[in-house]
Amino acid sequence: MQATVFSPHDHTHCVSSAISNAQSLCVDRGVRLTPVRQRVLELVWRSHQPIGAYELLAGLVKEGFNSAPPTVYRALEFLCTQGLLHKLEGINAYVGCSNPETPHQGHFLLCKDCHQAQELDSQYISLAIKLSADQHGFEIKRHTIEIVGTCQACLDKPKKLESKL
Amino acid sequence: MQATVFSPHDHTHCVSSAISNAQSLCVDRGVRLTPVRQRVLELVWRSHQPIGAYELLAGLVKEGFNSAPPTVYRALEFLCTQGLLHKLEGINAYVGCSNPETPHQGHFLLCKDCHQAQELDSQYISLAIKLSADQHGFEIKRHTIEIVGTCQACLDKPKKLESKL
DNA sequence: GCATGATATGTTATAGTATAACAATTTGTC
DNA sequence: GACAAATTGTTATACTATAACATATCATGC
Repeated sequence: MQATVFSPHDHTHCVSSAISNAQSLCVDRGVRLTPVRQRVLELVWRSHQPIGAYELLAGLVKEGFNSAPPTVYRALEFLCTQGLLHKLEGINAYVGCSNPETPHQGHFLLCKDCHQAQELDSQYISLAIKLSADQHGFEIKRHTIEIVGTCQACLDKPKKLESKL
Repeated sequence: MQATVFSPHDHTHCVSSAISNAQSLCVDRGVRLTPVRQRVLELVWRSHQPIGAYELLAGLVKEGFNSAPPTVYRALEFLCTQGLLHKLEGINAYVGCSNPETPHQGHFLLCKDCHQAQELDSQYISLAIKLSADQHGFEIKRHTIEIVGTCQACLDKPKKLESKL
């Protein structure tokens, strides 16, 4: 089985490589990764699980950014537009994207126990969706695929209290 | 092409058959389709497009139900649990399910122009998701599939103002 | 009938998510 | 430095959802 967010890994490395990747990508595209935007991106990556807008806001404020909700929502919008983040609609939270160079829609496995989100890259899902849409003469603009359940690691653990997710 | 919500149809019939269907289904299951619950279900079906909780609440109040947000959210929870409605996470709105006898997750095409939601029944999508989850040793509890774009009918119409959806 | 527990609803308050509108600042360019 | 465009600050508010507890309704056994 491939390495995933569900398995142990050096997350500090994830963060720093995501940031430097984002920096060069923004230069290439001629868009500005401003301090607020970069800080939000770092906070998302650091959290090691999907994180909400107001939690990010708290993080910004804590570090001296004089921020209010619009600040963080604007940064999130920018980052999502650039493909650096994905939003998980089902839980109103955001996760970093490991492959922002190639614009794509996120497909996610969300573990209701450890609350990690694993992004999928499934040609089968994309194809099946395309087929269904074509059958209806429907032109796709974007789509949301969120699969909630229990990840391998948590299945292997001894049972614990139910989560609400 | 098959008949869909996107094509013209007798929607009064949709509503009444959905209600009578729900009534017998609730009797079979030994659960109670109370007046509030039935009224919410009717309001959803009547709206002819996904509808939000507070709009439903306004509908209830207008008809003399002495209701507050928890009333409608409880009704919605019941109706979703019974498979009579699906929630569209991406837009915080609810739509009726045409096939509540068979418990299933909703897959939707959402038209950003006419705001109609067409429920899909695609074995391919379900299978593709199952495959991806299995590859990761992930046990699925539920999933959300929402495809936003433009329906056939709206593609055929002359162009009009951009929608935000 | 009616006491009882379970289910459902009413009621008040508040938590959580997101954006509108306008002012101030910063940035790149001439 | 002057200007336009982009970004951020600031205040207020809209929208979505639930907690907590009181009251009412229903089904069942006695």
